[in-house]
Amino acid sequence: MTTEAAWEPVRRVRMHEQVLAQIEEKILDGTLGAGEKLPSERELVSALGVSRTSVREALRALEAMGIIEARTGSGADAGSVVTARSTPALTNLLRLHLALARISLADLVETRVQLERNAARGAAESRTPEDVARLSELVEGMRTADQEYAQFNALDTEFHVTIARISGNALATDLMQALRGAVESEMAAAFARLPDWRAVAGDLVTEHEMIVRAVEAGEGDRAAELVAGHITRFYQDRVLNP
Amino acid sequence: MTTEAAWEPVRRVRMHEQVLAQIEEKILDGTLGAGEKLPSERELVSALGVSRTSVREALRALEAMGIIEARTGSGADAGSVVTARSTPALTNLLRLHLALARISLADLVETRVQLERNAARGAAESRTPEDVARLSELVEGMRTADQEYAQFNALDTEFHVTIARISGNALATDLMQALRGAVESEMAAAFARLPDWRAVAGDLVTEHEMIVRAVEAGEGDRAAELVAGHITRFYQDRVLNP
DNA sequence: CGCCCGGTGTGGTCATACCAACAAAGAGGT
DNA sequence: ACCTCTTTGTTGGTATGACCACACCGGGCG
Repeated sequence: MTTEAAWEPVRRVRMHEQVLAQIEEKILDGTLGAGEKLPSERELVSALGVSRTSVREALRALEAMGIIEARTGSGADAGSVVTARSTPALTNLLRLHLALARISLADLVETRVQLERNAARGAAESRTPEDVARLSELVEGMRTADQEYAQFNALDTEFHVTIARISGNALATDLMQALRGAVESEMAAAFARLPDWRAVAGDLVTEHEMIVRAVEAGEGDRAAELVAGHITRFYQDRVLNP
Repeated sequence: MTTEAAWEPVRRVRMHEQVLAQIEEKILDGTLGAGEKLPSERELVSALGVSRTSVREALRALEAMGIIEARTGSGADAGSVVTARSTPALTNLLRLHLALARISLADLVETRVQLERNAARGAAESRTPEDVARLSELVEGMRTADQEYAQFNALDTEFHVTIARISGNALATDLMQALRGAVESEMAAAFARLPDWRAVAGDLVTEHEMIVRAVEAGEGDRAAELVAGHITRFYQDRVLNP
């Protein structure tokens, strides 16, 4: 008996996959960093010996993942540029994944609670006076944001994302933001069903204030519980059993 | 002063983006579900009034997100098929995102711990005897997997993913799996640096056994702490300060 | 009956041409 | 000398047509 594994089925490797793999490798090993520009499509064509079709399909895949951005024209910032803004792409992917994998809203909310609970705890530990001021400012903005729901929601999102950022975990911040964005439309629909969303918003503002105070006081466990309750309660009362 | 917002800059909407948007919408509203086949590229061309180039670039974007799979040939299962297997794509996206956003391994491990802690707690609550048997089976496999690291790692991954699955949260399961996959190469490198990885693997197996026992006993908090320590310790001792 | 072998439809690739956007170089007038 | 307009070249975006590799499917031949 040898240590060899069983036969591995050969898969047809398409041209654009190889192009994609080469670019991804240059990103992973640091050759290509955020903000840098990759060669023009026509240059890649001659450098890789494939058609522009294949090059473009690879670039399209990268763009769908939020890895690059394409800008037309000539000059310094034209061409395909590597970007670090993959959060929107992550959001979009999650949104589709939720629909296809038939993941329940309950699972998503539970996951969000897990992440936000830890973010609140971390924020309470490492917050600075400036952080607290920023949070208070956002809450104040929410209190006076009586124009429309979109405005309120934008501030609400920034509040929670800011807490995650304060906690210092960049990945958790991005995931939180993506999960939030993936159910943004559902949340908007839930708000639209409310007879008076302003009253509910008032309650949320009060809860936000309590969270800010707990973070300010450095009471991590309390902040975590407040955030968890804040999210769970809204979901239970307004979305699941409206 | 009106309630109108400021002018919104118009962006050039490319053809393939519109194609992509239409397909995504059909997925989001349930018209297109997992396993279903979309029209052939040439049909889409005549249905949408665009060139095959644009159709293909949209499909390529969907494929990069793991939403569809393309199979050549004719017959029933040929063509572009909607799939629910977006976890590999999520893994790949996260891997690139980590490199570009310069997210530290510490942040990733911390996030993993958060998710796994909750998964262990949930698993201890809702485990069945079959679940426990499955976990024990995996641990036993790890004990006898002395051939090579890849084999051990595959079982290790399945162990943790199984715990998440037992907890019942499909999204957390997928995220855990993706995060794990995103750092698989780093972990393999860490193992390769060990003078005797089999000894370390033995410790890991012992820890796994303790986790299984806690899950079996329904001791959620204890299972959570064990998993957290299990992951953090390995990372601290073997990766950060090897 | 069973095997082979084109027909047909699918995605994959290529080459070419042209369009749209944009910047920098150049031509022209003041 | 300065400003303005035009030209030119480079970039990504789209369209078209052709051809290839693949896989099923059915007819025809042994």
